[in-house]
Amino acid sequence: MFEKERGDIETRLKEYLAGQNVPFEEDFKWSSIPFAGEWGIATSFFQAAASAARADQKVNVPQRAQELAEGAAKALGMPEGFGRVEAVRGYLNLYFVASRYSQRVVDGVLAEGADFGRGERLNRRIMVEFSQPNTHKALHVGHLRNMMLGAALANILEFAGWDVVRANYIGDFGKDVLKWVWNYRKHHNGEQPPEDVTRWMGDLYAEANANLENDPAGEKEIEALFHRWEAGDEEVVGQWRTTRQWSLDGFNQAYDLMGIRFDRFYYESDFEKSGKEYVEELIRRGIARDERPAGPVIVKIDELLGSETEEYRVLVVLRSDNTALYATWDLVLAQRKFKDYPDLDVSLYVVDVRQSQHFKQVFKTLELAGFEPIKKATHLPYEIVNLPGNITMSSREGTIVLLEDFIREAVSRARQVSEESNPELDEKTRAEVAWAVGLGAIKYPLIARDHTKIATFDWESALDFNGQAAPYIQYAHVRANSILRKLDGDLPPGAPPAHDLDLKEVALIESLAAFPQAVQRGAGEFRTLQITNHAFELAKAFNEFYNACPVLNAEADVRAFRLRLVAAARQVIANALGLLGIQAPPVM
RNA sequence: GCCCUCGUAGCUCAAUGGACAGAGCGAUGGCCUUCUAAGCCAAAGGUUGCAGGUUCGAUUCCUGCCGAGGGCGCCA
Repeated sequence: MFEKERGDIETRLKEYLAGQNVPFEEDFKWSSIPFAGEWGIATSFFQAAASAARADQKVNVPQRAQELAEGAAKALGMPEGFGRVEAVRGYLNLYFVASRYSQRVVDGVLAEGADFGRGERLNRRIMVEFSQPNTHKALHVGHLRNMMLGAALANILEFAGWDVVRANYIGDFGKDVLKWVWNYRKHHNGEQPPEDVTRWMGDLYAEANANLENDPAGEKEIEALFHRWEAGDEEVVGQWRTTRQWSLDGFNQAYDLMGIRFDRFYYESDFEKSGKEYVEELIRRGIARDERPAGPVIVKIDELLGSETEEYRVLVVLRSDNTALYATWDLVLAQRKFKDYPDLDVSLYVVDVRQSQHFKQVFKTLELAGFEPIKKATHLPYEIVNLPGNITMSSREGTIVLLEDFIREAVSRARQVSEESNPELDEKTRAEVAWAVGLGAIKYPLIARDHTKIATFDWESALDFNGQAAPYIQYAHVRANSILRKLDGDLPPGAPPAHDLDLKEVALIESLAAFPQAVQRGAGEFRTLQITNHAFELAKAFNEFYNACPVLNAEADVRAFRLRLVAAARQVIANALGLLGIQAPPVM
């Protein structure tokens, strides 16, 4: 929030360095001042000292850095709005007059409201592809990590200033799907799904795998279904379409529940035909090698690159029996995205880490084929969710925690805690609270760790709502709201604080002011972690303030300032939770 | 055999190359007659896997080793 102040000081620091004959071209890096418990900005002179050292050999860098910091402090004097300037161990620390800037932060937050933290529009477009559920299977906790990562990332990017396209790529075709249809025709023909559709779809998928193992004719029959589907056989296509829709309805229900929406849906089945045509083109152009019928159609990427290494290896783009596979579709989908959105600057794939090589291969193949825009494609690999004992969640093995079971348990747990801690609530409100808290609790931990870290799911910690968890943040929001509810009438007008600010007030204000940077950093690094961490730190700062600083009972001036501070804190907590797709309930 | 991640407190995780490596959980001791205790406070807990290198400065970058996981011609 203090770009202008920083900019002015930076200009003067550069003038000072130039006057000292110290070559320094880079920008200064600013951070907050550690240990001080006070509010300010800091920068170091090590880089400048190092470049001075390179110019004339004999300089001791730390010593020179301290000299430069001291000199800079002297040259700077006392800039407007700062109360103290010090040079410590090569650092220049500039302490704000907190009373002066605290009003600016609070007023700024309240004026911008839900837009506080929003970046300027970049006029750059990014597509975030995420979720990618497979029809005829059940959604489980592993899918939830992807959904949350993609959804939160899309929110953060949009808030940071990007034009965002939220894309979903539905796996509605392929061998697994036809396997399901095969089993359905054999053992459940004509059956309608029960109320619990997605669970039933998942159960039948596991059943299909089991039945296939005991059925020697199965593979051939499924292959026959493949060809009937391709030929447009009405019976097979009809059954496929009906059963597929059951899954899609279930997915949409889940998306509604989780508060996730998409701008664009792609379906694997749509790329069956164009994918095969593209493979033929690759064969004609000598990029793909056709080994049918003895082998598949392959792209020997390293060979085409003239490379001796095995970095890219071999991509199979069509099976020997002429059926398409994931790579077939992905080659055309990647191009289709740029056809649909010609102004796309980034095409981001949120897909788990096990497919890293696959995307490397697909992107490189398209590059070899001369499709230039593919250079804007990026795979964002995230680690999967395992069960304790490092057991991978697998629909086939049945080692999964169903999304709906997880949601039900979390909401029920949230209701139970709510009943214990706030018995006054009416039934309708209690139900809303239980949903808001239960859903928040399951979402937060999946995006609060770096996406390169494997997440382990266990019921006990998943249902622990204390400490660094969504309910803690929601609770801070509730407490802020609770104070403001007791205020009859409007907030008092903005005014500089007349009292000496409590350390907890300063820390809270500093955290509010830092939110926009957290948004920019999260967007720049494609990391939801920046926002989950900041939301937690903000809530922590508020809880500590709440504990140390009375608001409603404070004397008039103090009360007026703190009421506005509480309102600002409530706003920023809500903004942060909003980016994460987590509700900020008014009561708990 | 090749490629990619990860390794930080007992556990789960943070830390734009920068000052004294921080949180949560668990364990210990306190705080509800003040705005909701899903909270707060206090003390405890570390050779950042190991060894080198680059740098004024390395948890962060590079190399090697050790350990864990993942991927590698017809799964997605």
